[in-house]
Amino acid sequence: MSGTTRSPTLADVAAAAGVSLSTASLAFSGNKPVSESTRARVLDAASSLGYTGPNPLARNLRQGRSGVVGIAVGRLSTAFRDPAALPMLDAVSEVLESAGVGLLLMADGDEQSRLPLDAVIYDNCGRETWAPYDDLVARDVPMVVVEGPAWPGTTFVDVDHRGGSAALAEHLHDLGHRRVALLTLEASHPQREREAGIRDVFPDANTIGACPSDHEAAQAIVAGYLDTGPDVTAVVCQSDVQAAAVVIEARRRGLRVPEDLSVAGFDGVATPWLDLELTTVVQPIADKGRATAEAALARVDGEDVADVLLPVRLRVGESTGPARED
Amino acid sequence: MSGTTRSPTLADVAAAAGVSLSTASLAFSGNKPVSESTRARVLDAASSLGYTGPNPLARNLRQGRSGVVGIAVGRLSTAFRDPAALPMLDAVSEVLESAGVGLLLMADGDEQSRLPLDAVIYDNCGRETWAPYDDLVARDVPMVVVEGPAWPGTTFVDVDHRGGSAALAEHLHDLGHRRVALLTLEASHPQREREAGIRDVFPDANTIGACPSDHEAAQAIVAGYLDTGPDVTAVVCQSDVQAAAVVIEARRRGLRVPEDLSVAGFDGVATPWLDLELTTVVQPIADKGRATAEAALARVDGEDVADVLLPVRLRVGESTGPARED
DNA sequence: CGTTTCGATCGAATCGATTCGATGCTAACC
DNA sequence: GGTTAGCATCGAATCGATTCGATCGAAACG
Repeated sequence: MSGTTRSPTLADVAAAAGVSLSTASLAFSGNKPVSESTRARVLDAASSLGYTGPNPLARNLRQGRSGVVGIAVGRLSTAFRDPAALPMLDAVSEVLESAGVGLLLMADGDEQSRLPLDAVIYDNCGRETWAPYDDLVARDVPMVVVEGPAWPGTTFVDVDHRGGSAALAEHLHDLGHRRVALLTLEASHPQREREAGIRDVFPDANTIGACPSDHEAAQAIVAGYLDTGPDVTAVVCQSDVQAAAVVIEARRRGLRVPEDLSVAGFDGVATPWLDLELTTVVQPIADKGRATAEAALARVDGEDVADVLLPVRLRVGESTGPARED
Repeated sequence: MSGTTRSPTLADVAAAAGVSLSTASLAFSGNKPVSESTRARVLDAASSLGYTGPNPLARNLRQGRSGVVGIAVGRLSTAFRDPAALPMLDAVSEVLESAGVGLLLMADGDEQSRLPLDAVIYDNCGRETWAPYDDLVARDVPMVVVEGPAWPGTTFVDVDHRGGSAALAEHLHDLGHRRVALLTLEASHPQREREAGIRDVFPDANTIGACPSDHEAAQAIVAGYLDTGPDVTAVVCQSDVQAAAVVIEARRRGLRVPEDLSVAGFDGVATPWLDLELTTVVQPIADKGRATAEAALARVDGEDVADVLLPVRLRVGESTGPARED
């Protein structure tokens, strides 16, 4: 009638193996040498007691780390709807994993302040403020911010939005385009930089409007715009998902792409449901993810980490062509 | 020249406030009543010392919980490419969050055995085995498995794959279809159940082949199939993403949907890049996520949890119609 | 007025490891 | 042969809280 037997601890294992607690610990962690015979005796004792290894909670307390890094991405379902988000997450996860560190999703609006995080990645482009920021700073939790805002005390990983957008704009200009319209994202660091790049070349481009990188939203806003019969030869979008939506909506109205309308995107992700390759600015998404995760790990180790700026590359596809002549 | 000052602990706060450690703890946790004046004194002392609240690592050890639940979804970038995965994740996250519990992504191939997880959700339909399973069982970590396999000791959350598929098949049969082909997923519990449902009505349906729920993969395999000029009037897919790819590929070959070919999906997610509404089996994805998270939380609290089977619903859209007459 | 009850507070045990410094022992060196 | 190294092991301190049971005073009760 004994109740549930308490699960064995390292002390039990040490006793069973006839060694001290510290030796048993070393046998598992390998932090200092232990003779082969002793290690074997400890491991045998462990398996016969059903001991499954040192309790991570205890180790965490002792070492002052949780082995978990948080990542904030805004509302999950919308953040991951954009295919550009996934390779990023994949790369972050892979780097952390190989360091034995877990990745915790921080949903928007969740303070999570009761969870022990060794560092936090903020990858929610499209928002300017974040409630937990002050708290994290107060608790000295290292933060890595991807694509802004460049909050004080954080490490900043960014891509060359402005340069890429300027290169794209020059490409359009070379094709003879003079009247272009912009479909933008919500106000944010990347959006501002990219728009500045476009306006380096087309200072008075029209703005169609702003929407998230989401097919339905982009299609709706572009439909309204095309209804007005605008006098432009090209539409520059801020994501490939937006651009694909624009292509589809333009075609529904009998506009040929690129003969009647050139369309450009940003990101460089696959849009397999479209039968043409978009002209776009290709981000090194996986590099961005790796750099982010490595920065987070380095800051957990107390290292100073420099900000990162990654290059982008113009990819000329089939969605842009010579400006139509009126 | 004193080094970095150690950050204050609850003991420091208690001393500064002139109360005992236990009283200070109660002032923060509220687990037992503390007089208003004492609480105020403790909080004042805390803020003047820059104390940011009880160390979560210490609390975790004491309480034997980490406040984190893991979720395994296979390779991240592929798992989340299917839009059906996101509302699930969203619902799980929301329920956990409101319980103050974090959600940790377990990438495939990562053992994570050094991380303290209070429970694990396995949502990786399409795999039959999982390396960490034995270890988790040995460590008594509660597991909730979504859509199989129904491993011993786990709580099983499923949807009525077979019933939904059978209803879909009957719909096609009523429309006069007799020769149908199946585009399947990799061998897995949902796949087997759904196929059984179809074969309840069409015992000798052709199988086109198996592929993940991914546009490119589905399009490639269907292209090969259509090249053989198959004599079928309907294609039944196992996801809406697959079905959308089939519609697009069929149209590329001049086949009208549904006049020349009926196409059906599964899941009931939006496919905004398609200008027709798919006939599909609608899963209650958010309910599934909520039930999963609630089951996980209940098992963390040591409760017994019954398996869950959620109903599905046939949604007749525009992608199925009367069988063409030959 | 004596007794019971209840709320607030405190001291001490506890969660389960890691790790510092000390000790004993054997091997290597001059 | 005496000293120095170096490896394996051990004891004790430590990480930072939560919580059980005891204590103390004041209010409520008969």
